[in-house]
Amino acid sequence: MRNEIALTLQKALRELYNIDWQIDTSIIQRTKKEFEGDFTLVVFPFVKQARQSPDMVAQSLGDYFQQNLHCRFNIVKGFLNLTFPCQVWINFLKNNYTNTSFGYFATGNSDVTLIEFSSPNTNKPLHLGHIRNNLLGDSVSRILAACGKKVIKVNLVNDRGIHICKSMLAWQKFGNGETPESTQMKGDHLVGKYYVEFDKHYKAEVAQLEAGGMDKTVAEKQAPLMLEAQEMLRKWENNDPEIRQLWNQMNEWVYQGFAQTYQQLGIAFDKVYYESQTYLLGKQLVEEGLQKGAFYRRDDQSVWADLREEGLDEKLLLRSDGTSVYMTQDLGTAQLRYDEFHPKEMIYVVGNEQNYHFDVLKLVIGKKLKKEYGPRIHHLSYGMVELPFGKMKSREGTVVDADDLMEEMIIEAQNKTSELGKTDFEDGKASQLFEMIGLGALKYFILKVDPKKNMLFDPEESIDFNGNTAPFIQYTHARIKSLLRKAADHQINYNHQSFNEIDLQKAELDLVKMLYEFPQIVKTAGEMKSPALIANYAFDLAKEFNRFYQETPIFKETNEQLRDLRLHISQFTALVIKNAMTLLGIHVPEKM
RNA sequence: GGUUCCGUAGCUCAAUGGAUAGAGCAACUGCCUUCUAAGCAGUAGGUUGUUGGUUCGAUCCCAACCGGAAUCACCA
Repeated sequence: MRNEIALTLQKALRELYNIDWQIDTSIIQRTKKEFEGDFTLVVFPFVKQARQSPDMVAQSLGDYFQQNLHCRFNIVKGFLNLTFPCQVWINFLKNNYTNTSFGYFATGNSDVTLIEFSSPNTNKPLHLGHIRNNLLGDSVSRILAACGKKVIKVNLVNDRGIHICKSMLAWQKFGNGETPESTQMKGDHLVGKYYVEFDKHYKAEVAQLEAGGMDKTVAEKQAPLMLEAQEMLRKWENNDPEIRQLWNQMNEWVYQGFAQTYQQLGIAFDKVYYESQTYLLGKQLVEEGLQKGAFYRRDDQSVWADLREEGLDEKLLLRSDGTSVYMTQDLGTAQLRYDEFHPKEMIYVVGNEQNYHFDVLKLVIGKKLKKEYGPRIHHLSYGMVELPFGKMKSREGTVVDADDLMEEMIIEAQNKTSELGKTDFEDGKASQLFEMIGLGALKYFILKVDPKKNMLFDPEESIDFNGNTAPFIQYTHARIKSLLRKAADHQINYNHQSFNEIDLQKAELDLVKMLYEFPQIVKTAGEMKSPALIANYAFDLAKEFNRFYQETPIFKETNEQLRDLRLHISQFTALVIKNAMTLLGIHVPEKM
C-alpha cells in the first residue's frame, strides 16, 4: 500500500507540477489516531516547487489520489490524510494472517554482514554489562537476518594477557588445588575468585611498601606479585610448558562456565576467535604500512600512525620491544575476517568507552592502509549499565553477576506466578515458563533502551513484570492463544475467507493498521541497528490488542463473520508478537 | 584542557524535521458470577538543561553556555 501511494505520488508530482521526486516511502506516515485517515502525507516539502499554498497542493494531490487509488481524503493544515476502503485492510489481513514469516525478508543472494559481540576476558565471569553486549549483538544479528542479510556471528575471546596471569598466579599461590569439581563452582566464577584474590594481596603489598616510604606509583610497579605476574606472562609468551598447561586448564574451566551462561542466555556463535591465536597477526600489516610510508618508526623502534590531520592524535601500533598492542591485533583480526568472509559490513558490538579506539581503527585501515574494508567497519557503540551508586567495578565487588541475575529473575517469575494463584501447568511446563518470563523480563528491560544511551539498573528494585515489560507482552500472547484454544473447543472454524461485506470498527482497524507496520519497523530497526524499535513496537501492539480485547467481546458476537474476523485479527496479532519477540531473543508462552 | 556522547513528567524510558511531546513505575478513582485483572478505563504530573540561529514547522539540525559520562596509555 505504501509503495502504491509513493508511486502514485511520484506520478502526481510529475504530472501536476513537473517535479521529479525520488521515491521515499518514509514520508508516508501512519495517520495519528486523533485524525481521520489511514496514511498521512506532509505536503510542505513540495509547496516551494509547486508554487502554490500548502492547502492547494494538498487538495490537488488529494484529488489525484482519489481518482487513481480510490481512497477518500481530508486536509488539515497542510497534512493530507488518505482513507482507504475497509476492504483494502481486510484483504491485507486475509493475505497475511497465517504467514509465519510476516515481517521477515527473504535472504536471496544478499550481502554478508559480520558481527562481533560478547568478546569476554577469561579472567572473570560475565556481568550485567556483558549481558547488554550479548543481548544487543544477538538481537541485532536476528534483526539483520530478518532484513535478508546473511549474518555471521563471531566472538573474539581475550584468552591471554596480564589479567589472566593474575588469576593464574593467585590460584597457584592461594588455591590449594581447588577445581570446579572440588568446590562445586562454575569454572568462570572460580577463576574470577582468584582474580579478586590477586587484587587483595596485591593491594596489601602496595600498602606495605608505601608504609615503608615508597612512592605509590613506584610501589604499584615494584610489588612482588605484579613482578611475578609479569614474569609469568613472559614465560607464557615463551611457551613455558608448565605455565601453558596451567593456562589451558584455567581457560578450559572458564569456557565451560561461559558455555552455560551463553546457553541460558540463548546465544551462539558461528565462529570463535581466540586472541592467543590472532594477536600476532597485525604485525604484518604494520610492516606493510611502514613500507607504504603510512606509518613511521621512532628512534626507540616503536611504530606509530600519525592521525593529526584527521583531527586525532598519534597512535602506537607496535611497542618498542616489537610486541603488539590492542590496535595491532585488531588490524590483524579485521584482515583475517575480511579475507575469510568478504563481508559488506563488519559490525563490532563494543561499549562506548572504546569509541576513540574504533575511530582510530577505521582511519588506520581505510585512510592509512587504504584497505577497501576500512569504511565497512561499523562500531555499534552502546552505553554503560550504571548502578545507583555508579559504575560496576569487579574489584570493589559492585558487579551484578550475570548468572546470579538470571537466576534471581527466574525465581522472581516463579514467585510472581504463584502469587497470582496460577498453578495449573502441565508437568515440566512450569519451569519452562518461569525461565521464559524471567529471562524475557531481563532481556526486554535491556533491549528496550536505545543502545547508545547509558542505562540505569537498580538491584534493589527488581525488574518489573507489569506495564512496559516482556511479561506483559508474553501475557498478551498467551491470552490470544487461550482465545484460539477456546475457538477450537467450540468447534469454531474461522479459517474461511468470506468477509466481503463487513466493516471494521475503529478498535479493529487500529489494530490491523498497526500490524501492517511491522515489516517497516523491522526494516528501520535493521537500518538503525536498534532492537529498541522492535521492543517498543511489540509493547504498543500488545497494548493496542488489550484495548481491543477488553472493549470487543468475541464469543458473544452474534454475527459469525464478524466473530471470525476478530479471531483472524487475534491470531495475526499473536503471530506478529511472536515474530517481534523472537527478534529480541525472547520466547512467548502458549499459556501463563 | 582537546575530542566524542548524553540532558524529555518525581523515577525508568519513547517520540526517521511534522499535527495537541507519549508510555510504564510510583500516587489517586473506577472495572473481575470470568473470551486469562501479569489486564482495561480515568485523574494528576512538562518552559524537552539555558540562550540564540536555520526552517512553513525544532525534543530532533547549527552555535555558545550550564550540567553529567566516556576517552585522550608502550592496558585491553
